[in-house]
Amino acid sequence: MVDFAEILEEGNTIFRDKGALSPHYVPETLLYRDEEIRKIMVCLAPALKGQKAKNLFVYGKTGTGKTVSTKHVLDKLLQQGNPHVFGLYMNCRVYDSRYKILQKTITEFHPDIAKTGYSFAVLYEKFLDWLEENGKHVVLLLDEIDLVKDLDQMIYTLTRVNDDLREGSLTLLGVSNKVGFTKKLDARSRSSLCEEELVFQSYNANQLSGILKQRAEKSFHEGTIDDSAINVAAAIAAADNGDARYALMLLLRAGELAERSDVKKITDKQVEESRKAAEEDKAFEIISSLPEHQQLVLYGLAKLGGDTKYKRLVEEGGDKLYFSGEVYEAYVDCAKKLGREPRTSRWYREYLHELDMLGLISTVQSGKGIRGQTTLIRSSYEPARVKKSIEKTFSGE
DNA sequence: AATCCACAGGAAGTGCTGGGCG
DNA sequence: CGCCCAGCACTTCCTGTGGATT
Repeated sequence: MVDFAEILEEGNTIFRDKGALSPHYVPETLLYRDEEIRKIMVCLAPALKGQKAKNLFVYGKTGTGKTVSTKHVLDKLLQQGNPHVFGLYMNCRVYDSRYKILQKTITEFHPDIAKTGYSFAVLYEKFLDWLEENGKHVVLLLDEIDLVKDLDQMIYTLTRVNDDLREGSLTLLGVSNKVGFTKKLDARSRSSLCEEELVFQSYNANQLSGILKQRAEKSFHEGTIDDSAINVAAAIAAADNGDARYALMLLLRAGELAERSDVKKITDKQVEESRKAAEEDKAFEIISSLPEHQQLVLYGLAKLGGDTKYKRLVEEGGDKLYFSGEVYEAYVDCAKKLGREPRTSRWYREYLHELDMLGLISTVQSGKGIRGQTTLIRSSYEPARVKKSIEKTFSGE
């Protein structure tokens, strides 16, 4: 007997379940966040005793487990099966105003009064009535709370709910990765929202590798990934902000790379390659958002790479270093061909600086062996691909 | 030693835009 | 509503630099 599982397995030698590498995946045990989870639980626990839970504001950089941990605690709270306790997760990217938040909340718990068209005040009253009946305790988990447009008002009205109630309560659990954003809040809103605060520190390399191992067990078939590959991914991500999401993405891409090139095992090599690919993606994104003339400078440089009529260049370890003047000429050429007025060389030098700062090119001052004082320029990324990506942005308009 | 080269990069000027203010 | 001014994006002009060439 054949079943779908087998069909799906065919040609799928690496992955068992890609989903476990997704940033949205919630593992059953959360590693290294016991303290934080405990603190969140302490804040929410009063709801189970029929009291108002504490408002809590959670912040930390991306990929530190804020969302996953808060969601986890909220789920656990609801699992207690207390009929008076309610909870709801919302991403404020979607629900970005106090009206949308309130409406979503009511739709969730009390669909029959949730018709659109009610004014905020009416909704508010209905919500109060519903809360008060049997003394319900509601926890709203507001992810990316900094994206709410009328945040001050939202916090003000939703915390005031508790003053208008004889029974029941509403608690806000805000999550954000913008560490300083509460400074912009009204002092009153801030103290309401930040009744309790919790900071999620970045993961270190060891913790990241622990998390990766946990996920790798789920997502890869046995023996398809090297321990050292995991450690490399963890080290790369740790050096770059300690973002667990980034680390997971590296593993995912490494797996896909291995699959595509028909390798049976993911090693350091694939991880390293996927880091490179991720870096390039980022670079090309930067390139496409660059001002026109900076793109043209890059384009000129890239074109020299495929051109054989250049007069002067230096080779070093397989890389070609071009004279500044030469690149300028190429830039002027390209600009003219595309019907753009080329800038003067003075301004071109400023462009070079910026491109250097962005890491898209690298420059060295000429020294011995070269007459005169000039800058030698090297493209940081493969000229052919730079060329392609710029052509794309130019044909796009 | 004097001169040339191939630029680097500072200073000052220009033309446009957009915001604030009476 | 007109006016002024700041700021930006650039140009023009100019002096400086370090090695090669003569």
